[in-house]
Amino acid sequence: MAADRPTGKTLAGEAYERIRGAIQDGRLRPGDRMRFSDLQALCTMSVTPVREALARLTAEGFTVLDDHRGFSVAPLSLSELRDITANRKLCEGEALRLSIERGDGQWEARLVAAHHLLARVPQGRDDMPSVIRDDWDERHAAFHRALISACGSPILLDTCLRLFGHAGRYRRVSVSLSGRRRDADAEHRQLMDLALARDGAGAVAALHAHYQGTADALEAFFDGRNA
Amino acid sequence: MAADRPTGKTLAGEAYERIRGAIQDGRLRPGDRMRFSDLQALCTMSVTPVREALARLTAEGFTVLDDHRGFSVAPLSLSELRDITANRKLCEGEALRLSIERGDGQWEARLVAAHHLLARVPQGRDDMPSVIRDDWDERHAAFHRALISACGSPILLDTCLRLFGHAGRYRRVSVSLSGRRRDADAEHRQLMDLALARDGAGAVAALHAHYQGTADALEAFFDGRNA
DNA sequence: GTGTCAATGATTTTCGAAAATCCGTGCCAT
DNA sequence: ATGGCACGGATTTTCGAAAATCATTGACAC
Repeated sequence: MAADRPTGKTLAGEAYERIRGAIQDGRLRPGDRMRFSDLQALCTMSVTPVREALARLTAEGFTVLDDHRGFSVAPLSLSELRDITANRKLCEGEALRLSIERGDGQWEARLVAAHHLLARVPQGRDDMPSVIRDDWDERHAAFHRALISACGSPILLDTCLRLFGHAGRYRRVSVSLSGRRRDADAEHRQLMDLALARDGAGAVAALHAHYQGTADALEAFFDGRNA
Repeated sequence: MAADRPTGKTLAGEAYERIRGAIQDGRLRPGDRMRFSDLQALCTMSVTPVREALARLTAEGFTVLDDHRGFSVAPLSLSELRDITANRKLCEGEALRLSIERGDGQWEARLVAAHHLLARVPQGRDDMPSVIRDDWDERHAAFHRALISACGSPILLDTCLRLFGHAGRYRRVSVSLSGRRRDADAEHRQLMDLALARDGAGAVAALHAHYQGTADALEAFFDGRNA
């Protein structure tokens, strides 16, 4: 499918995507130390591009670097989960407000299309094949991206996407805890409806509730795990 | 002053700081292409650590990467200036509000100390030696950092610092336009007073005005330049 | 005169090995 | 017994050169 060397793209870029993928889907777990020998085996390339990929990932907060002790996957913590949630409320909330204020017909079309695709995939459960679950993750991200895509601020958009990616690491940890997100579908539909109705305040409130709900579920999961 | 090799630190880290410094103080100008040969001369090291530094800078938006065409300094534009300003209002405003809500006596002390140091340096002008101007820049950054340092959100703090760094590139371009920022000192004092008085709403409003004022001045400068 | 294509030069990108650094282990002195 | 210290192994970090890629120039056909 992908040619051996999709010309115009660099090896370091591929290493970045591959390692980030491994982190986000849990193949590399939080706190794990990342040896270059393993990473070279995973990426099938020399150390230089891998190092460049890790530098980028570190700048984005997915990995941490101890000088002369190498890289490791950024650890997860309750305090960071709370921090991410608070920042998502702030940034994605504002981005959604702006999108509703500024979005045109094209934006509405993108939103409806993304929701349609999301609704057609069964809700994520632990017993579903990972291929389908990955598909749901991708469409889920696309839906949230569509929601805020008309905000008109590239910087804000970038911040939101970064936060979404970080939140995804927590989401994935608790994916084995099924049933807890029973109403995600309904919440997504409600978000779309409020956005299309141009109800900015209502949509932002719903988004806050959506994020707080997922955060609470995750927090309960973590508490149960530590006890 | 700095030892030849401050052990415990990596060469790539030094390259990062050096190149970032060159970008922020204008030695490398927006849009400039960055050849590795030049950068190696500037940093006195091989290509590998320089490349890692550029990868980090690219992830933070200070440089851009065209695949197989190398790195260049991220260009400046009015639209990005407006975008940065809007995001600073949102993020630093919230961070300031939180700091005022949560800050303790230690925070107040840091704030007063930072303002004292800032006020003791003469206002930036085009005829001042660059050493002093650099000093003012550093203390200016320290003051704004102190303002929001008690917000309790590492992620928000990181976002704010990144935005501040980007805004600094625009600030520096217009530093030759002296006299325009005549009331920066007064505004800083007002910010501190409002923060110490725990007037959250007032302080956030003052911060917004502060940023909008600098943005307007810069925009006028850019307009005059293009005409 | 214009457009296409191949060779050339400059530059980035990647490799594989050398140098530097850190952690753990075992020995020795107190 | 305990604390300090040097040594060995594993790993990161850096180097210098080779391979790959892109822009430019010039020639040639139409």
